[in-house]
Amino acid sequence: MAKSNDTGKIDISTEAKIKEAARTVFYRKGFAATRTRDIADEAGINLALLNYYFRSKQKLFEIIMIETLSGFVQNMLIVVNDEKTTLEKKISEIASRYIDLIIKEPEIPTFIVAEIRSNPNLLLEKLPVKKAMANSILSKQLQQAIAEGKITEPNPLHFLMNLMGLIIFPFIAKPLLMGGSDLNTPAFNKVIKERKQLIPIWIKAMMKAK
Amino acid sequence: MAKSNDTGKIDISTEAKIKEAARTVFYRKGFAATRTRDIADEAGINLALLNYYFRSKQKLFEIIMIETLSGFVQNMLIVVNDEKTTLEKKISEIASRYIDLIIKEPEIPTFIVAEIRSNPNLLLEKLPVKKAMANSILSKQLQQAIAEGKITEPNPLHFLMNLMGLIIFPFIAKPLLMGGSDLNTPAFNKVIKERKQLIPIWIKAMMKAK
DNA sequence: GTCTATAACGTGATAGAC
DNA sequence: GTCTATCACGTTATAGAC
Repeated sequence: MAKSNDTGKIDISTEAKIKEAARTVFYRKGFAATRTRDIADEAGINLALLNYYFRSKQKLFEIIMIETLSGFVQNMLIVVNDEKTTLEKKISEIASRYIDLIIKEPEIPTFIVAEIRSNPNLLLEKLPVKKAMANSILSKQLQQAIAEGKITEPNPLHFLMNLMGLIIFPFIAKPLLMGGSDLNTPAFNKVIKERKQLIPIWIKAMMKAK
Repeated sequence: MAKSNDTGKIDISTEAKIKEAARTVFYRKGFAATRTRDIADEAGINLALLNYYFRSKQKLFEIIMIETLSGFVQNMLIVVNDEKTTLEKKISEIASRYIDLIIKEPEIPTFIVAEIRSNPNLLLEKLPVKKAMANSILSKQLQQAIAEGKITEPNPLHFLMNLMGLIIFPFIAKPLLMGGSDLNTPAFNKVIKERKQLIPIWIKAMMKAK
């Protein structure tokens, strides 16, 4: 439990400290390359406490993984199922929210991609992205736009690949595109922020292209 | 050295067998999660031979990594610096070649992305993608198109992110988008192959959008 | 709850026979 | 060149004192 102490700062429980440290290290290095000692050092606690609170490295990892994935997907589902907004508004909302989210934690996309490779079947059945998309309000709005002839490409899977790719790919490919390892350089972030406005324009143009 | 034997099949040297096995296992699991015993088993040889031929797991990995990266980048540079082709032709060539290449070895994009995270500074100085692009024929053609007012978005970095993202992202995100772990399902490949035609159309539309 | 010490195991690498 | 046996070490996890 977090509670304030007499310095006025927030007093974070040992359990929470370990979890936060685990998140940091797992995000940066992945499951296989992180050592439980790295997490203990990062948390400023003793190695034995990790097992006391979380039983094993694997259990701790799964907690981080589930929280990360569900946070990442839920973020989208909220926007995608809003009954009050137009298709165009949803697209710019998704672009804007994800870009802000990933700028804050730029390691998340590569973490998810890299770790799902090792764990493929375990968690994905619980996160039916495709099915959730197929039943969404956004999907209905897409179908309607197709029926009205406003869109030329009828496969929603292409739409999803394009939108997510335009948003997420630059972060994943940054080391290749820009060189260097720092995922949060100002020059890069400036270009990325431009994309909040550009992606909706691009997607609109793509959907009408033929 | 590969030489034919009396069965008519190709006789592959032990060294080559180990390298191929290493490629397979490293692509699937990454450096940190692969065990040298996995590679030896995959190659059908003894563990000691791995060290006899390649000295260490690290050395073997670096060979695979360098071959993979340079193959991946060179493939693009050939197209991008062809003086005889138009800008439009280059875009469809890149899309077509990369999609074919990745369908053959669908683990490569995630492998590269995941491993560069661990090795960020080591190899990237030798692979200046951004600089190579900046000096390319394609880049000159882009500048000319901008000067002639045929393109609205003047930042070539967006162009590169968009083109590579539309091509590569679906492979990286497949487990999330489609569920399951097999990267080479027919239904997925069918959708992907459509993109060989669609991406050039989309890119063209995006570049003119405003 | 938190620590030190240590057990139990897996892994990379090598020695040495053939 | 190829194998078996083994070493040396790092890592996860636990026992037990406080």
